[in-house]
Amino acid sequence: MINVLIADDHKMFVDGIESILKLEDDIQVVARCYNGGEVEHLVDEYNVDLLLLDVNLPGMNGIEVCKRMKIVKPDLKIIAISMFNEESYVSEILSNGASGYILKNTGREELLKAVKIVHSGLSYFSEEVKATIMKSLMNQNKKKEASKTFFPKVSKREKEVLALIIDEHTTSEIAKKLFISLKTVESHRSSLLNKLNARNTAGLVRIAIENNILAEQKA
Amino acid sequence: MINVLIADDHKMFVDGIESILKLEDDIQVVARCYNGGEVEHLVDEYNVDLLLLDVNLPGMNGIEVCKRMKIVKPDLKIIAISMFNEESYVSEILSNGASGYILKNTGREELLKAVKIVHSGLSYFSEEVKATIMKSLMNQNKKKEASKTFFPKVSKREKEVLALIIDEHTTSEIAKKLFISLKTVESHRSSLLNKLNARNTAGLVRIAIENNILAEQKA
DNA sequence: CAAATATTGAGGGTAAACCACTAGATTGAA
DNA sequence: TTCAATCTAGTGGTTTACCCTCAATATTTG
Repeated sequence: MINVLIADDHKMFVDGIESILKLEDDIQVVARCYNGGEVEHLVDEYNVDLLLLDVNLPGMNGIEVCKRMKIVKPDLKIIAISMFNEESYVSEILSNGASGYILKNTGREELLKAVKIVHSGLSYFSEEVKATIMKSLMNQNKKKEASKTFFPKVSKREKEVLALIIDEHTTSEIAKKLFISLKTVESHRSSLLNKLNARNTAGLVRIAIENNILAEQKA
Repeated sequence: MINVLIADDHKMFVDGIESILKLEDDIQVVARCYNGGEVEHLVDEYNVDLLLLDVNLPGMNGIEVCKRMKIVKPDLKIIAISMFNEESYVSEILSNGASGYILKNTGREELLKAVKIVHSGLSYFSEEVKATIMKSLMNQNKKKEASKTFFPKVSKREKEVLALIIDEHTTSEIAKKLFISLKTVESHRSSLLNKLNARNTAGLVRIAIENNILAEQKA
């Protein structure tokens, strides 16, 4: 017997899920709730095996709930349910312990399949969700490149200096390593601050890392 | 008619693919090559529509080839083929322009399906590949947490200071913002350097970003 | 070839960061 | 209720970073 808890703020939707699940002999909806805060004590009280969790819950949202439940009850299986097929939602909740992600337009058959598969210890994702993730993978580089072009290109030598700065070397250490004068390194630092629009070393390092400056094509 | 180029260093495998594709009326294998370097001129010469590309090629590897081809001929469709169902390979080549990823144990039917779907402008991934990506998504947080624990916990106040440092504020600016003395901020900076094992501000920022220190649970 | 950019270097100075040491008040966990 | 950690703050000093201005040589690009 699979003990299921449904957590979703849309009561009609909860009723719908329940009506589907109650027809199954091996599935039992032991409780339902309409906000994130109640989940924890209900899971305890009713010995819940599987949680059907809305991602966008009022109060404590689905991601927080998921994180929390995986700490207090790691063997609890969680399927995320959402209206939105958004890459950010999917990756957030999956990296926080959910074993499945299905959309709210999912049919009866698929819902039952998801519940049974996840309960068995495997994971389940609807085809649309998988497609969204693959698409976002393909777009990753485009996004990076778009954000890159805001900066003027950093020259080869400047990149060398930048790499050593990020590697915690001081100006004089860098000068010795590159066999150039201290003043030259200072010049490069100064150009870097200008080009990357940074106020100081902290900003230089942050901007360089965030924009992957060192990995850019050879200037 | 779909003009296909096969690039793979295993000749027997190339022959296998070709024997499958040649039976189709609307597919024509116009050329084949066994290393990355030849791809570019063959694509030009034979007016290739679709490239079946091994990820692990000698000379110029598949990812480099993919990147290059998307620059010189953006409308060329590319399907990556690999022996390995590895998350890193998949995400690397997909973010560099491939529209599909199939494994070398793929059957005849699936290969044809992939070629036709990708040629039509959509993308195609075998189920195993999609499963691998979803699994790696689910493990993302675990990896992060494992690498986190190497550092002693950074206190709440220290995190506030750290955030302002990363945001390019000087010690005196931070003191004013937090309504504390300059010397107190210096103390916090000093503890941060110790705790994160950094030599200077540059290291502090790098380590904080790389290890996602600011996003950790409330200390 | 000419113009722009990159690389190199300098003088002279101020601001910021870092170091060692100390120490009282507060607070949270054993 | 100790005890360790945190937050606070100081003295005093050294080192490093950053700013401005200037300039010769080299390399790349239109």
